[in-house]
Amino acid sequence: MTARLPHTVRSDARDNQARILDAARAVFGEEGLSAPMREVARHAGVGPATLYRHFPTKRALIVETFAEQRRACHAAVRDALADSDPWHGFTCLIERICELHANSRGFADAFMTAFPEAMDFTADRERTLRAVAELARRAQKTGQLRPSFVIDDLMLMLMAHRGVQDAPRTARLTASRRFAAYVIEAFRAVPETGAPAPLPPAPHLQLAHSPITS
Amino acid sequence: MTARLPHTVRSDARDNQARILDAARAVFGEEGLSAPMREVARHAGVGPATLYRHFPTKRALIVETFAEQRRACHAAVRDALADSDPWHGFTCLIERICELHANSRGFADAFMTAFPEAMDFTADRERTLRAVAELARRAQKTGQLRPSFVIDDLMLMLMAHRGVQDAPRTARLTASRRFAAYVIEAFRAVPETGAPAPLPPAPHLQLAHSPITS
DNA sequence: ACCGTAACGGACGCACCCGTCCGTTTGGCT
DNA sequence: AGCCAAACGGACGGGTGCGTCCGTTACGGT
Repeated sequence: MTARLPHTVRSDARDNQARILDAARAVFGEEGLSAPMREVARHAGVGPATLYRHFPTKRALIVETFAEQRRACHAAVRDALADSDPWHGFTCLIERICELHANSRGFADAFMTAFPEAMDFTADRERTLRAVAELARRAQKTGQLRPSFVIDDLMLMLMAHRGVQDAPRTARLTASRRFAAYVIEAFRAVPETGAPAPLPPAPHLQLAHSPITS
Repeated sequence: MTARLPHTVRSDARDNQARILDAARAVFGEEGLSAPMREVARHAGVGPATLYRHFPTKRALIVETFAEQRRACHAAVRDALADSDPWHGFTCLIERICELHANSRGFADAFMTAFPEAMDFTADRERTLRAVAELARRAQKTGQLRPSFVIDDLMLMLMAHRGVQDAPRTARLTASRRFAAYVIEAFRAVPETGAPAPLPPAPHLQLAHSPITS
């Protein structure tokens, strides 16, 4: 009696799982997290039940779908902290995060949306914020980063950047890059002008909870 | 036989219409256009049917609801064009538009969302854009506005500003003001630095169509 | 005070989306 | 080749939101 080894995964199952993840990356990346599960299933060429067997809930699918983008985010943070020029690291980090968000609307949604349980993305966000806070301190010391910059300003700009993603597909990447460039210009310290410090930002810019009810 | 004059409007109907508009301003202003019609009805203390008799569709209600904000927008444009200092007019216009959008999430949605038929808001937006284009030419001549500024940059920033509105209710206004201040800093011409011109923006930043299907 | 008609609102139909059930198919081991 | 369990997917239930129908209410003119 050969005990059934649960380690053997049927090939079609494995295949479908891969196709589902590809489809999810495509669909969520293009339409954001509001895209229906059915469309992911259709795009993957499977039934809804199959999708739900592999990923018990929409949130679970989302978390798995963007694992790679999460790693890319970590790498960006690591590189930025390792950069010998704080301001250069700071601006590169902003550009890389914006590009990550622009390349996948779904990842931008997941990253910026506080959904209560799946703290994977929340952890990434916190990590990024802490890294930027550290970078900011250094870049302010070199005089290249505006002294009035506070960490909440990054949240502010990332939320704003999410609004840019509502641009039509063809314009998104260009718009995102232009926006990132303007953000960097806004954060750069002005030479000598007594530029009036902008109003204080929202203290502790906490996000609203996820629209993903399910 | 006194022919029924359809000009006489029953007092309760008139009352309800006013209450519905108030409710719509409150609900849509707070939750955006995604708020259900039922909630507007509940907030107004009427049944759904009553609401739909006064405004045959959600879009019709929206258009009527934000008539005042539209007027305020026109006034801001007019004042900006009349300002003798183009840069001052330009920055004030940005601040006023942002404040209008921050004070009513629904108006921001309606203003920025291209919904195909109700071109009321589209017209406002075009008008605003043309005004800014004119202001921009003047402000660039005075050297205060960055020469690389193009009109699509305003659309870009207004789209971004809409993302800021996803902040929690208490932080929205502060965040909006901070954002507007940063935008102005970003648009301001730098004294002498050969600041690398940001990448070209999305040509003809046309909006995606409205999520208000109904 | 009475009555006709306009206005009201609860209940309904329709469409969409999330997640589940169960009868059917199929991979892979013997 | 045959078998069995694992995987599949069409169909279903539950929930929500838009817009409509029709029996009931109440305004306001006589």
